[in-house]
Amino acid sequence: MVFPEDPLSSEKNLDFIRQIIADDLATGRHSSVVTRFPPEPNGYLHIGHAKSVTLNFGVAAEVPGGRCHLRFDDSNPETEDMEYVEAIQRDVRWLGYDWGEHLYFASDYFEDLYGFAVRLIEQGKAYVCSLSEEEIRRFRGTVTRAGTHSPYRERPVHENLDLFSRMRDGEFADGQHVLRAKIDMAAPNMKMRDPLLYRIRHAPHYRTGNDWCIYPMYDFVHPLSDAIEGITHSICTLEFENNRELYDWIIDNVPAPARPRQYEFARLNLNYTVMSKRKLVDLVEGGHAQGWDDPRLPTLAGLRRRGYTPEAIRNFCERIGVAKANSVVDVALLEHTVRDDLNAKTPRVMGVLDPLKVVIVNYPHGKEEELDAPYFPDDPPRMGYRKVPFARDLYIERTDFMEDPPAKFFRLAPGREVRLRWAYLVRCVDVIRNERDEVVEVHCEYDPATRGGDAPDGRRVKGTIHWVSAPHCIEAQVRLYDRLFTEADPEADSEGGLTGSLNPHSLDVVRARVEPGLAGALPGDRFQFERTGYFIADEKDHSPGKPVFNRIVALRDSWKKISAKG
RNA sequence: UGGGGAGUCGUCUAACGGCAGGACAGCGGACUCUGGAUCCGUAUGUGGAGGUUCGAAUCCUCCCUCCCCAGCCA
Repeated sequence: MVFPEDPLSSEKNLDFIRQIIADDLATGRHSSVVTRFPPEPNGYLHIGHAKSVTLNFGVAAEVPGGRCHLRFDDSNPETEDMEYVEAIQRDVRWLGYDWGEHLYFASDYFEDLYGFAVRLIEQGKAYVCSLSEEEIRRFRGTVTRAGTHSPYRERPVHENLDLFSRMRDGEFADGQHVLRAKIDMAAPNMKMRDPLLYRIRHAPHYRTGNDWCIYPMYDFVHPLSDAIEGITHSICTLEFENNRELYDWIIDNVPAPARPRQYEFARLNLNYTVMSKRKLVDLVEGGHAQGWDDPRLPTLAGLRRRGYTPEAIRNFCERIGVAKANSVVDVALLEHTVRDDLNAKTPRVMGVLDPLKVVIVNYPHGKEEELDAPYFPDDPPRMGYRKVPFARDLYIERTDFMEDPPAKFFRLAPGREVRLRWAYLVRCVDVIRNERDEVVEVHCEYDPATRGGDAPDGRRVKGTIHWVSAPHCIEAQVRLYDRLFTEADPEADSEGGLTGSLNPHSLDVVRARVEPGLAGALPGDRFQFERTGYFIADEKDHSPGKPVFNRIVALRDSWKKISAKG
């Protein structure tokens, strides 16, 4: 979307954030917009973050002169790591966004932040509290009972200054003192009950090393980082609504270089998966997922490896909208945007996931021929044709044959004629079983006059099925992914935690037979295996000599619905 | 039970006192050398009760439900 000249009058369906920005532009409160995406580098980005990324970078791109910063909110030395910084940058870039030179780290502001804290102390608005962690909790009161003042609350300014300085110098042990804002221990908003501003942590920080042993808290760091960078609209999720009062208090009580405002929107939830960092860690560490880039995970690394495209994810984020009501989006919408994108860009090929042998009994032994098949059947010139070899022995999909077919089954069955895609019309004349009475081979006769798939006599066949030549096809490992959980809300039934609703069939590895041209596929190449789904050559495990394909998403399967209804 | 937020088709989301619309999912049909794609059609919704108004999803009152806050995490 493009912002019109006059955002207020001409564009109507703006989400509430964009509406606020349009108003601020119209009233002259701001002449442009500066946003920021502020991840903490202590984990991997997931599709919920993608919503925030597209929102923040999106609105910035829509306003002339707008920009979006990538800022690492790294004020907790114990959990943060450079590995995450790199992974996050990779993911944001992959999503298609560029922060230019606007890469920032809250840890770069530590000295400024310290200065602001000193100013607060000097004004009598902050004090060093020496209560224990447990005491601080008790003194805070409850949501229905006011807290009580810390005995250190009236410590004189000079003493606070001295103590705070010595905290910085490392004279005290972890937990011995904290710096607190002096606000109101009876405030109905718990966040305003003399919130902690600094804590002592004798821990090396991944960027500042041992420069500091006191670290500022989120509520102090965030508004001031925003102000330092000149952020106009600080967009965060709903759980920070209570923090906004404190955000404003901080900005109002230090000589902040700017007056940013915080706005909150509802984070993304998806059904049949989990989004919290904590739960994701549990899945990885519990061995239920194989690393952060497991294709079943909603992490951007996982979705990337699964084969989802950044365009599809961006479209998805655009279509779910931005609002303040908690919601759970149906994962089917995500899958839809993925199919929609892939339908437009992936070449079609043939692959048989569960092979059943077919012998064309009237096709000469040893004969083979090459048939032309378009990569884009709806637009053949786009990529042209490839040659697919045909022979007497073929493989078709086991599910494309039924000995005793129900009505509406248009595929192969005894006596039935079907089209082999781009090849010939064939009719089933015999069925071979093994000693366990399982069908192991199907015999067909082909009509030589139907080469290419069209009958000169104009007769129609209802079904077209895919196939590969047995002597020419190559074997490939195919990983069929399904949702990780069987329950729409995996966190709902708490019995047995998450593992109770894990989908045992979330990964099914099969040995498929694919057309020989796929030997040339490179890691990351995407295809549609006709009638089956979209697949990607795995970035890590695929090689031309050992093809490995991940199923990105299955094709919509209306036969499945028909047969399910009986 | 203190405070802060939120309730519109199954799901997500529009409406800015004036015909409750879109998308996904569903259902039905057309077309098709992918049971894909595409096209057409269709059912389903304003949490509740009052009030204001010619007219209320929208404004007012009361009620109900859900989410967030008592980390030296962010």
